[in-house]
Amino acid sequence: MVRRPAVVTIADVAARAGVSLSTVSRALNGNPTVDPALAARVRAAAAELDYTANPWARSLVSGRTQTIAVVVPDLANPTFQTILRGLGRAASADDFHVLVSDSAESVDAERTLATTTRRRTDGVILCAPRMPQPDLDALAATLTPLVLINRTSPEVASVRADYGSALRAQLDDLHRLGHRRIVYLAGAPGSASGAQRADALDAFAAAHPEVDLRRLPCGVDADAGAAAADAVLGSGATAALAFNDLVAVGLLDAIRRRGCRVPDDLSIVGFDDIPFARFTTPPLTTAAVPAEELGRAAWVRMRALLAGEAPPPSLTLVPEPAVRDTAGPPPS
Amino acid sequence: MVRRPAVVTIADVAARAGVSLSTVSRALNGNPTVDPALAARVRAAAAELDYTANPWARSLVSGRTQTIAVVVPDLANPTFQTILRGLGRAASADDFHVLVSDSAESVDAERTLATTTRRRTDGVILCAPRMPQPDLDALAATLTPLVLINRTSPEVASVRADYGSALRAQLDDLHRLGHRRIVYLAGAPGSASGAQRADALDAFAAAHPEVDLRRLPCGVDADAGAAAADAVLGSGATAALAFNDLVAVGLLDAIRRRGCRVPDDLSIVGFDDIPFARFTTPPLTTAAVPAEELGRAAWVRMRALLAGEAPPPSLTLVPEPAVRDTAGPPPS
DNA sequence: ACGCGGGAGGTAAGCGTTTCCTGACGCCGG
DNA sequence: CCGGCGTCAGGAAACGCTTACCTCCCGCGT
Repeated sequence: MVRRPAVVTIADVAARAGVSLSTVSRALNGNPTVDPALAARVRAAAAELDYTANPWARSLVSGRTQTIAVVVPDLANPTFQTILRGLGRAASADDFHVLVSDSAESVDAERTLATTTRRRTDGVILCAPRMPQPDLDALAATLTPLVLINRTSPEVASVRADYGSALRAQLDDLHRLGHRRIVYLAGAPGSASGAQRADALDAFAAAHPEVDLRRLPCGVDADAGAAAADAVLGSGATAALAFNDLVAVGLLDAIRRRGCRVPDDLSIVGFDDIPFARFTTPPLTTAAVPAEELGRAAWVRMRALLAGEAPPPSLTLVPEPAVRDTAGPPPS
Repeated sequence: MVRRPAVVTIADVAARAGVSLSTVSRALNGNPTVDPALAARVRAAAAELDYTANPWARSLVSGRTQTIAVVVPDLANPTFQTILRGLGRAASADDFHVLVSDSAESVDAERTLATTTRRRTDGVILCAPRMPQPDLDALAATLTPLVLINRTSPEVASVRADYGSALRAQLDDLHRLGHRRIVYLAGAPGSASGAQRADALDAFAAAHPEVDLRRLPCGVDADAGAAAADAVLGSGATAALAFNDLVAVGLLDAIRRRGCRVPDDLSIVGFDDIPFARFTTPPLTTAAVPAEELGRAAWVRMRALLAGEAPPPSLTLVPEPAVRDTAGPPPS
């Protein structure tokens, strides 16, 4: 209308091949009702003209975009980065594109981003750790296809890590090592994985009344971990379980700066196994959340949904312990 | 055609507001020729129906998508993650969406991804550190609007960090500290920032013939840094300059495992200032590449280009030294 | 009182595809 | 030898929107 770009359309290909528009479309889409020789001629013409179908026109009529939306809380978090990477590479292998949005940890943004990006894609993969369950359920009802990461909702495909049982294993390990005063650095309140862990904590506390198990409010990043150092030291705990590796790293650093030895004076256990967990001093004991695998699995489910198939059942991966050197017996 | 989704179209809004399609379109697009009262009625109708314009139809006619493509070599690299984050948040603030592609460090993939994603977006922001300059120039000629990150090409908007002068500063610092045997861990061959640094290295070598300056081939990640440890130790150098922080972290860890003290026995200097550089032992001395700022600046240029304006001039940010504890005087 | 200008809203023409429907042609069977 | 059917290609509608163009109406000036 206003713009007249020198872009080649299906009509140009049709003209060059001496056939109709519909034949070009059929030939290029591999429709078997077109004569092989003709199809070859069309393909040749398309190749000479360097033609590619206009994706918007195609989407308008077909209702497909070959694009999915991914909403994550924060692109600065190594775990989400890894999930995104696994997801992106898997989707890309299937010729799908990825529209990513960073909700900046805001539940509101998660909701609106999910809905608005859904309009321009074929489906959304949502990672919304802190959205209240009723809100999530309500949102899920309006959003399809949808794959949830680290959350579940009835009838919705999802992939998640089992934070509860991994934490349980960590607690057992610490207990076995002899720790009886343990502090847990809770992440942001309202997080779904936080709730799973609270349950695990409760169960452990019930099973081991002899253990002094405290919870300390804390954020989700390294600064929060560092800020919690004095409280951890003040609690008299012999072991600290961090909400995630970021917190653990911050705590570990702050603790060591205060002259406290890890694990001799205090054991520290992280969660996630971010790439840098190997490189702290001492190397961080943590639980390895298979984030890349989570991303891939999310894509597999989305792909099935898009194909109109029943997606594989919801996946729950239990994080493997990554035993390194920040956890040891309590000081005697 | 085949799908008949119960989705509300502009016609529904028109019917409900009792006006024509064009009036709805005009009212919703803020066209001032529509009577304010009428416009309000239309907006009310749209709101009641929860109407949003179909983005594909809109794109088809307007040629705009409100989406830009970003191509990065590897989503696992903290620097690209940070660039993406800054870019994404800035674009999002202007109501633009971001389509990301991870080229898996492949130059071929970079090229094809850039072209194919361009077709479904309004412009591409390309981060292709290893694409040969002629290829880049050729690609740039076919791709517009385009913003380059850490690369330049004639007539193309770009933002970059000045790797050369930052490296020069690092070399000077090391020299001032007294180092006379310095080893540089080169990253992947063919990288543009590598070339800038090679120049800086040459200049330094010329200016300081008394310094034994060696280059060691190396990769770009922590494993590569670790793998280079023996070669570094074997070289007799008193200081090592790493291609990036990932390499520095791997090297630092491997060196210390070998019982070598940093910086007493060997100084190590990184590059990028990834978030974890603060948390190594000892904290890593490095050069702070303002990645998030680079991402934001790239978006600002793209936005100008999309608006048909002249983009701000190409930006060259010089990384600030982040002096921490891995560099000191050479052993006496 | 009539004509004219300007502003507001309607009509319709696309945008580039896909796909349904129809028509032509050739082949086979009766 | 003719009719019917199957195959393949073309015509045209539809997808949902923006916008150029046109019409209509109102108000003003002469």
